[in-house]
Amino acid sequence: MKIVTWNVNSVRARLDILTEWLRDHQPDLMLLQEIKCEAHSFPLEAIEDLGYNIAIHGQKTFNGVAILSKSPIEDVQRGLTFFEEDIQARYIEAVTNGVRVASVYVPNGQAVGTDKYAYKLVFLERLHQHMKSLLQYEEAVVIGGDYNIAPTDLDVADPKAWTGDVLCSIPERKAFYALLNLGYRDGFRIDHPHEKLYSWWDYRSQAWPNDAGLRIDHLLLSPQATDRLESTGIDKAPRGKEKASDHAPVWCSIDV
DNA sequence: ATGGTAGACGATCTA
Repeated sequence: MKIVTWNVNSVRARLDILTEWLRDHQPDLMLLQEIKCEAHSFPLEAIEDLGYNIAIHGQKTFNGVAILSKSPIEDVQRGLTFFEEDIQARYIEAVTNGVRVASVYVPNGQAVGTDKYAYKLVFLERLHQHMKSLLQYEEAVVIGGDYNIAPTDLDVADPKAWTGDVLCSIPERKAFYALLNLGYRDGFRIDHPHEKLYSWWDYRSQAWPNDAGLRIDHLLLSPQATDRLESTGIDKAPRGKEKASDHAPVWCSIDV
């Protein structure tokens, strides 16, 4: 089964690009971030017509996550269990096609030292607690999303320009490694150990034409999911289109 | 030193 994570930066603004990609690639599962709308304004019909069931955790204007699946979606949970006071829509989890999956939109963090950066680190702690609790079931679990962290300098086109900055700072990287230390794997790096391939290019400063990107979107796999991993990749093509999201879809294939 | 662009929304905020 093919599982994809994609920060679409507004599902309504990106509907044509999204539906075209779904039609061309036929993923079993699509994990969306930054849908930037509430459930009642989500373009359900255009996506249901392609054969998808949809679960949404929406929010007006900002954030918002969703799960699209060709199989029925069960046991939907919105928000992190250990972060019930969080009013931002950044996490949705469900079981579908025999796999527990989640779509997560980790806070951007704005800049090191700001309130938003502190909130990002708190969110990552609560995510860690929750991801730890999921491992007790010894299931195949895939947590896909925009983690807003480039794990190492290999994941940054120009590491010197980004040293210590938000998305690359040591505390953020430590928080990411702590998720891996629970037993999850960064799917992409398993079969692309040395590749400089990115998932996000800033709209500004000619980042896309210069390939000045960062790899900040990830699929984290539980041991049971890792054991079934067949292949992974990042499809840069949609980033080059007119009216593109600033993120590219990141995918993996799992033998179920 | 703090621009550059995009989306939602209707002045800025977030990224």
